[in-house]
Amino acid sequence: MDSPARTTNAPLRRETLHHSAVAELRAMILEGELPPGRRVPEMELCEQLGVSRTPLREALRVLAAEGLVELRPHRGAVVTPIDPKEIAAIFQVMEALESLAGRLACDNGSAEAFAELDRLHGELVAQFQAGERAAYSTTNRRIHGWIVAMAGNPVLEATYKGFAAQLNRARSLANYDADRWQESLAEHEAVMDALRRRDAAAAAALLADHSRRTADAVLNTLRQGNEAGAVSKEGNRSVSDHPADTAGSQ
Amino acid sequence: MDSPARTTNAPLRRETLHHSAVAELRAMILEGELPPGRRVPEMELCEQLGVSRTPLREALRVLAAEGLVELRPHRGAVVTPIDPKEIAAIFQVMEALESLAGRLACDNGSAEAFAELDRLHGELVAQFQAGERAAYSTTNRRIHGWIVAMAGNPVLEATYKGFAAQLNRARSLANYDADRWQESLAEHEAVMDALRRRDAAAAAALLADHSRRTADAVLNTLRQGNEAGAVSKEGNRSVSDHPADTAGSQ
DNA sequence: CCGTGCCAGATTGTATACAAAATCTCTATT
DNA sequence: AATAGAGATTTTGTATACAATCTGGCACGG
Repeated sequence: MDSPARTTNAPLRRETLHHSAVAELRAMILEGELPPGRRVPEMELCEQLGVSRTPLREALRVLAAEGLVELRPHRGAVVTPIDPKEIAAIFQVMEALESLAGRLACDNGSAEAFAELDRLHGELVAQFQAGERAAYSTTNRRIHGWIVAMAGNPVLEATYKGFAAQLNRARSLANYDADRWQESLAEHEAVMDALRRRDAAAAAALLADHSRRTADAVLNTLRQGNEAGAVSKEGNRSVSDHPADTAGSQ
Repeated sequence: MDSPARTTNAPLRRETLHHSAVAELRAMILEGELPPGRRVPEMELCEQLGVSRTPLREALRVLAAEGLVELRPHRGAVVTPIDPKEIAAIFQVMEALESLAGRLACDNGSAEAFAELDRLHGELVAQFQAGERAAYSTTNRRIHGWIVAMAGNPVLEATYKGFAAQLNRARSLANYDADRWQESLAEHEAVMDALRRRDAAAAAALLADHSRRTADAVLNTLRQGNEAGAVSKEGNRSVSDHPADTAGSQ
């Protein structure tokens, strides 16, 4: 959206260096150019991005706060590994956020916004029928993002986007199967039906349901195919059996 | 909890400077030592914290990512002003998070955790009867934090803590009245009742309800008493009439 | 043959110096 | 007298230099 082809050495006047460095690095991580678990030496990125260490380090702190990289003192930075346990935890929170978004979207969405949503859904159906997996996936993300935007809550939107980025990173190494694909479309139809009726409660419930099923599908493929460099100390987990009880640890 | 009296010049071996600077600044902002809207010149904080500009700047980026400060390019940093609109938005998200936490706590909470919760609730009741407002408020925060911890979801807990910090900052300049105090205690009783029965659905609903009422109370006092340095361009807003529809802006 | 301690290399953490941008002030002109 | 403009000052943005810490390998001793 904002960095079509920043090769390496364009001065880029309008923004500060660390700001654009954040954008660069975030894109590189989300595109998979910097895979999860990869070490990120400062000097290497400095010449790759054409900036000095100072702005680069500031960018790394920001990304660390976003959860995209981990910073070990005196030991360098690594792209945050995909931890099925953490992904499951994020999905649980996302379920609540999507549900809230669906409810608010019914109450606050403008007529034009609903029309656009309808259009996007039509696109989704067409892409499903054409078997265009990648396009479907993109449209799917746009639809969910659009519903969140319709909710009209900037905090919700920002929080959602942060988690969605993490989940997309996980999805990139876990393509779920065709059965789930069809099921997912059916759930989208149900959600759209509720939204068209402006039925906030139903939309919230259906979106939560859709989110949970998506979570199960992703986590299933995650713990099956561990072919990539994904670090997974203990990969056997469903979203249904929750992360470890930490109640006594505080 | 972790910085009882870091005066200014103790070397502090175990952590890096920017890390401790983050902790320092966060505490200063949350304690109200740095009030909302206040400009934060780098040099001033440098000598106050006894560090150089480099680690301080990195700390500011982290706090900016947390939403506690705002960074205007070439124009310095300010402590994020309390914007009733944003507080309302945060409360909406918090409602969903607290609800989720209540549900998960019922499913995942250990017996010991529930016992501790009972103990905390007893403390709360005692402090209410004794009229100890400040202590009540502290215990109240601990209870909500404890329920979130019982949920056993680290992502939920981290997200919750970030928003709770923002809301506490807003609460610090908005002490709601005695009626609401009593009402709040009654809601706590109801929540505890549901939790004791391990009734996840009821706990979730009651916590959401409690959260919404708290939001209304805080926002009411916020838009009434604008005595402090709080920046409020348009202070008339309830949590019920939602933030502006931004559907067409994407 | 294996374990422990030490040294060299590399990488990160911090400080300082310099450059650029924005704000403020003072003056000159209308 | 009011306003616009230019210069000075202050503050931020970036680069580089130096110090501290960690990693890996090698030698020495058990």
